[in-house]
Amino acid sequence: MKQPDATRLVDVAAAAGVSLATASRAMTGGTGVSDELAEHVRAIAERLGYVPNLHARGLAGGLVSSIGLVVHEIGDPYFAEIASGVLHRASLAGQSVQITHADRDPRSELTQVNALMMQRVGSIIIAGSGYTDPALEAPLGDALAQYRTRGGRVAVIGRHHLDVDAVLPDNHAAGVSVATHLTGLGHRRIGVIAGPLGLNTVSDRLDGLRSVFDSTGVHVTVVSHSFTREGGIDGTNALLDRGSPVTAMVALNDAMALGVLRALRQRGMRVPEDVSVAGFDDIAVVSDVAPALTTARIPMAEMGAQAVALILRAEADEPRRISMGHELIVRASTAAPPD
Amino acid sequence: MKQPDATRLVDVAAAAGVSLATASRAMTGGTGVSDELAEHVRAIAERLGYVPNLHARGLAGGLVSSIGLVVHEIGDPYFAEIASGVLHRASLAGQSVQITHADRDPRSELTQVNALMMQRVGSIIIAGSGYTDPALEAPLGDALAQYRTRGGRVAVIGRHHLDVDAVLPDNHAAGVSVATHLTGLGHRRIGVIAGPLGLNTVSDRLDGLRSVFDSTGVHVTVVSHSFTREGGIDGTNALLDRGSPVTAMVALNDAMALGVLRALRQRGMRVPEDVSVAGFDDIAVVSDVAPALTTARIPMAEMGAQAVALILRAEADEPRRISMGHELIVRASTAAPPD
DNA sequence: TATAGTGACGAAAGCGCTTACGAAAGCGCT
DNA sequence: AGCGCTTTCGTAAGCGCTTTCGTCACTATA
Repeated sequence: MKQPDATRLVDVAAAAGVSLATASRAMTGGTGVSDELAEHVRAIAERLGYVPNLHARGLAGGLVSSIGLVVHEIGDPYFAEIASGVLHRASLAGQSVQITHADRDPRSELTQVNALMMQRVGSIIIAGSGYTDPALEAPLGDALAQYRTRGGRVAVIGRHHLDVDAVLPDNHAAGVSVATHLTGLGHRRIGVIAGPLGLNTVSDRLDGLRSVFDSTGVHVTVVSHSFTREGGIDGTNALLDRGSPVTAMVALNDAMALGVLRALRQRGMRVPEDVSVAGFDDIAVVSDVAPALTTARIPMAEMGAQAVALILRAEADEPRRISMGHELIVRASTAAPPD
Repeated sequence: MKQPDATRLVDVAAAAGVSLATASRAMTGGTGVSDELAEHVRAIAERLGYVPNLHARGLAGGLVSSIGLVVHEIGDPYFAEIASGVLHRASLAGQSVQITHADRDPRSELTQVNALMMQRVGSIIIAGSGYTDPALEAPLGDALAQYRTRGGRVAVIGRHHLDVDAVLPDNHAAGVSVATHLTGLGHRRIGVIAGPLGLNTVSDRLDGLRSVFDSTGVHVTVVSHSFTREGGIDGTNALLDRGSPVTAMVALNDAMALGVLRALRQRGMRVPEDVSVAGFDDIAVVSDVAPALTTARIPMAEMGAQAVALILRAEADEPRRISMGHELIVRASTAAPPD
């Protein structure tokens, strides 16, 4: 674990005939150096192949300018796209990104945040739905508040109850769009395959759906399973085994919708002839499945980029929140109900 | 950028009534402390909510125990799954992972590796195909060699020409499997949609295919496009516009295969009735598309996990290479040729 | 000409930790 | 009791950088 060679800043300083302090100021673009001298030092550094030691910088300077990103599960396309957006935007700004994942375990988020804090990253972005119950958000909120007092920047994607910068998809409106589409087609008996009920994302989308269904006299049945393809399969089977006759099913995310399609196919039911299916998110693949999925598109990558933008903005004044729009993408999986 | 409070190791030492050195040894699990004293110190640290400062550790100790992962593009399911494998295995070992991406630009890999080295990460994993031409691998090889002399650990996924730990999918064998499957079905005119020809992954898979095709008297046409869904679409159109009549098409990865299916559909050609389609990788979604894709499964997540295992192994002796198997998954997209 | 004010720079004090190195204490042995 | 050995712990020297603080021209004001 040794680094035999490695030119240090003092080497650069010596070679440039200036003091260590001046070299440091020149490299960090600080004030107190004449422009020409700074330029000279930088040239020398370049020639010597000087690479700053981030640890030393972090130790001396406090937090270091890099971004820690906590995602639920990078294997999930939804989060992978968010991460992609973060990475792109961050690399534009020359910030490195450290990704950790909570493995779909909300409690693990706190652990990850602590780990990030211990690494003294300058910013933390948390991507993932929060709890509906504010009380459950409290521990994370406390940790983040403490972190902010130390100068850390924080942004969350998709959770409201934290008093920090946030970028929020309009899940309620997306729910309304999907529901309106379905009722407009004539569906009156609809099954909803939901994710874990305690999550914001789930309850917001569900509320959006319900606000339309209730006022249209739709008979809706809700089952809750894990927010995955398997959850979609299980949910579909549970719903149908219960004997609830539905003409349409909406899964609260596309991963589940994929499961729904699969389960329906296995049961010999045709989509959309026998039953329509709709989802949320518009992850990359749903346009290629058969039938192509109708879904409410959420701009995942853009949300990631916006989170970085929030963090990078000069002043850490009042927490700001950005609301993202959605777009209903109608494809082949939805049609008028049979008979 | 200040951290007002933050309990330091000396605080822990004081509270435990030991010296700073002893406290350090107790926390890092080093030798030279009695087990009971170490346990005592750790208890105090826990109670005080002590969080080690990674920068200080890195500065004092040289490299820090975390993993830097360079991927071509996390948006790509292939790399996302590899990353997922790395993350899982690393979190088991308590190592944090820093992900950077090369944005599909091989030259950018070197940049990323340099950035990682500047952060003094203890290990670097590079996921992505290398160049067929060893000369093009040289710069990266040099940087990595230097890094290793400083005590850094390196593993690459899917590239042979570097003298470091490597986990390699058996692309050649996978090519043979796919080709054998197709010729066994009776296909004699086959189109291949390849990715960039200079890449290992591409040439290995292509060689595997060719070794079978050549000995079976198959008439094969190869076109090369980008390794993406769009590349698959363009490749298919190019191939078909050229007027080469084929009864089967194999895309050198699933992303391209998805594009092939799409392009074929747009041209009104049925799969597999008019033309069979096969891919490589078995990314999560290809079992849900229509028709479900026949593909040579590569264990992406497992490869990521293995790379971490290589890096974590105690002794950094001779570079080791692990070869991963593949599995031909026959689904609905391949069938006997028409007439 | 004397005095305060300004900007550019250098000297040196840490940031929190790991790790030689040395001191002290316990052990078995002669 | 005295010897050398091992084990346990403390002292202190940095790791490479940022940043206060002070110094030293030099310019502006009276």
